[in-house]
Amino acid sequence: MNAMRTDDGVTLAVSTVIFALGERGLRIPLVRRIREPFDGRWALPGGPILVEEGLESAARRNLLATTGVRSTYLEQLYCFGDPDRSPNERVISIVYWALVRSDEAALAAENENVRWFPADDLPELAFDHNVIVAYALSRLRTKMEYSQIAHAFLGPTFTLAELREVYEAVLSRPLDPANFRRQVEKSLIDTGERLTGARHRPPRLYRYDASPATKDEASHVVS
Amino acid sequence: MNAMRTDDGVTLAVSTVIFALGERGLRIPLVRRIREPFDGRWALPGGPILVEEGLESAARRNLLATTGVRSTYLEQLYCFGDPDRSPNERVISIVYWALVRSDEAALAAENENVRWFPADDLPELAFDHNVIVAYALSRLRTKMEYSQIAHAFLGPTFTLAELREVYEAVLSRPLDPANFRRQVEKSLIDTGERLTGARHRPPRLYRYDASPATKDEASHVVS
DNA sequence: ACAAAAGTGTTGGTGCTACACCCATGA
DNA sequence: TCATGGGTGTAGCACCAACACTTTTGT
Repeated sequence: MNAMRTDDGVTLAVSTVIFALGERGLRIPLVRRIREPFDGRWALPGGPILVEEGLESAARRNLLATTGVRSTYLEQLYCFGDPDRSPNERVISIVYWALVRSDEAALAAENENVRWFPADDLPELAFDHNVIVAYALSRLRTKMEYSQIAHAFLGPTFTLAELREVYEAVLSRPLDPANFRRQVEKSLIDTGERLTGARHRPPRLYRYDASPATKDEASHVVS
Repeated sequence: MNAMRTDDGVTLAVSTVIFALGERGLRIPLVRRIREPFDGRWALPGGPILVEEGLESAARRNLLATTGVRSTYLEQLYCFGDPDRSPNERVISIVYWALVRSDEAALAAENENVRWFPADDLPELAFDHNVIVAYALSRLRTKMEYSQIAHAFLGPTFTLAELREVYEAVLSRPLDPANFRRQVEKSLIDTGERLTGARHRPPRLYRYDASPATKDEASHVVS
């Protein structure tokens, strides 16, 4: 939570909750703090806002530094500014959340100071970061149900089973394959290709339909 | 947009989009700027964040100063921090939105520097405030459809027609009274009383059911 | 042939829209 | 008794969950 300090002792920072989908469910990278307060504790990746830099750009720097990923889904979550959320100083954090593909995120880049944790089983984090992650999780799950963000966890083409597994992992409940197909099929484009190799009927490969009709909202184009 | 300046020339402020419902639809109070930049232009009410004050508290101060209203629905909208949104300085604004009852809001308190405008017909505002209001409007309309915020425009008891008129004004389309009743009736409590005086069958008076089952979300309890 | 997953069909329920209709009051 | 909104009933349609069933591959 290194960041600029203001005249009045107010510190401003950007933090980012980064979600990836591994074999064992949703995972989040955290960084170890190397100074007080909360020295040694795990915390959300974050940093200062540079003077000529947008808030989202700052979040993208976090993302790149932590995962090596440059471009993915990124959205502002909330601005946390409770006077008591950090001891001995006033910190206001603008928090973003991001979705990355696990193959893109350099999971191997784990080290002493960066580690990936299961999203629903975190240690006690620095500051109010447990609350922040819980909020990000609820937003992810809510948004999953009415938008197309699941695609951000997948490559350019994917099978319906892969897409369904994303939903099942995030919502942590099984979905009926037949009904799931009918729900999402109209917002997908059939590439014509199939994924062969498995010992069953080869599934079609789809890609996301980015046409305006099916497009996400969240486009008030600001910040 | 008077606010604290940071070491690096970054200014931090809270602004608030305040909605009231008058006879002629949704209205928003704006304040006239009395210095550069945008001297003379209308802008959202806003101000600095005091050192020992939460963000929401700062927004409540805006609200109180502009409308005289102390307690109502208030929620964070977004944090706007584009580097170019203000000329010659970097301003980061945490924006809240509020709903007030028109009878509570001291509409009479209009003066040279505070005036109420129709929400869908604003003049050209200072900074990016037109964009901010548009975003607040879309959030209000969206949230109207899945939550109970409409009650914030009404007193403790109200008829179904009054509640429906709120929806119609905000969504700016007529709603079927019969179907509207069935939609909202289960989340209301019949007070047993009726509103007499009109020259037709006296309608029941309801009040909002604040029980957990029907309660709003948005309760991640943060600031 | 068989296992496994892809993909289709069908049925019952639920909720919403449109609209017809009756009810209670003041003038 | 009439105008006005309050309030109820209902038919049609869309959507969705559940689940039976058929199809196509690799082994």
